[in-house]
Amino acid sequence: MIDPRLLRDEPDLIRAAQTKRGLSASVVDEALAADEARRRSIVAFEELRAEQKVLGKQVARAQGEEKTALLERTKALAAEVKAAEAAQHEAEEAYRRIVATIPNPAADAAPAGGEDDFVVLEERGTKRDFAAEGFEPRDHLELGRMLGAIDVERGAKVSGSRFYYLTGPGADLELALVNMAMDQAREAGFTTVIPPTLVKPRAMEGTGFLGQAADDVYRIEGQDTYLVGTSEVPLAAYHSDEILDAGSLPKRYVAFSPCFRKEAGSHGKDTRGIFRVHWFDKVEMFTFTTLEESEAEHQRLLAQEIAWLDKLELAYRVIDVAAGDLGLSAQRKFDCEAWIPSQGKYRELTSTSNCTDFQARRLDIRTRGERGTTPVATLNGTLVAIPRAIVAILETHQQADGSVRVPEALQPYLQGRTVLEPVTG
RNA sequence: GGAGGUGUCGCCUAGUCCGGUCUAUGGCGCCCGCCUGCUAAGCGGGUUUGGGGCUACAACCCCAUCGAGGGUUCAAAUCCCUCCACCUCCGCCA
Repeated sequence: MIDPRLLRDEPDLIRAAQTKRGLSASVVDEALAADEARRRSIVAFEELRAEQKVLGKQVARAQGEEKTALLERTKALAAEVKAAEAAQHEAEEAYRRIVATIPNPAADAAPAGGEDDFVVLEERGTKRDFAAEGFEPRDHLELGRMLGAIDVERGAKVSGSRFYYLTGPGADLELALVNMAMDQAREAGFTTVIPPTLVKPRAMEGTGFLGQAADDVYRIEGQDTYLVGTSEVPLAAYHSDEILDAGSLPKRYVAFSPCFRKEAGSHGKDTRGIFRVHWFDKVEMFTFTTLEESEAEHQRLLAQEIAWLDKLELAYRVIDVAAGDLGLSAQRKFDCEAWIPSQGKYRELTSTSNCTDFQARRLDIRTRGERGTTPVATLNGTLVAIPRAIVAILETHQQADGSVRVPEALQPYLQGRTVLEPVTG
């Protein structure tokens, strides 16, 4: 939810923001009209209601003739009040619906344009030169089979396409990555969390996942309950309807949870292996802080991701995502994309968004400031999305015989193993 | 799943039977001030949140808010219905 005051006072800012995202600005005028209608309906209702209250008190004191006369007036008034109240609710709902579709204005620093207009901020690590090393790299699926780590056939048999089993070294790898990520975040002062992954509409809506993104969300049949696509949802909603002590900010959490995505609209995309799947586990960072601190906090989350990817010894780049490619809630987003040898491309491994007060406004999460309460800022960032991390690790650290070198930092979490060896020829 | 109970402005609490000066009581905490060698105690005042009007986004006025949503009524914290959460007991279960 954008700031209603900003919409009313500076509609041109919102118009410009819409344009920067490549969206129509006409919604701003619709919203302004709806806001005016809403305020008119409030005044109409409140005037009638105030009169009703005054008369009501007179009724309580009046006797005989006088009372009968008053009752005649108040009875008619009661119907008007009821109608005015209904009209007010309707106008407020109409306003809310329109404003809810307006995304968070992108940060000034965010590049304008769409998906391809990102700016590369940094490249880290070195790509393997398999030609120089004298062998053709295998893709993660083949490596996963050789190691006995990934089983997509049985995943499909039991659950359908885009499902998988992690077995032996694959399962060990997930647990190692999760433990290592949680350790890193814990040491950085994050509070560890295991959140629920079935949530009510409020949590989904509040984080902005029931808008255009609704198609990607699993809904439980016959229930008003959703499976989350990221623990950002239960983490953001954790403090909903709360006023957080200014002294308690920033609040930093790190959660481990499964994530569920329908991947509607991505048919035929990334169908091989476990790069794009309906379910995966993820370790996610989440911060509640002040609006003023949010930009610095965004850099901190990014720094955590960079430190993490460095430990995995991956080759990757950091991009500043363009306005048109931001989610509904994000004001700015940095993605870390790892080099995937089999694809010859950089692909997203982690992502961190500054949602400023957009989600907090929807979820009613505030803090007390000089001038009353103000919405806090929320930020999220991936530490590790398991399948993509496994893809990158297997492909990046593979050796000619199909074995995979374990990055040094990960070894203590893998029972000291330095290499994962193929189990079959 | 069954039976019963509870839900009041940070926390605790009065009020609900029997609708109307409830403009929601009191305590704790917190904030401001007074008093005071210091501290404690004491005294006085303030302290839900959201929205609207008017405006300097102040002050002031108004409306809503007693778990949520409906209903009855001139009038609802109070009566009725539905839902939600929590507690106790029973049943079932990883």
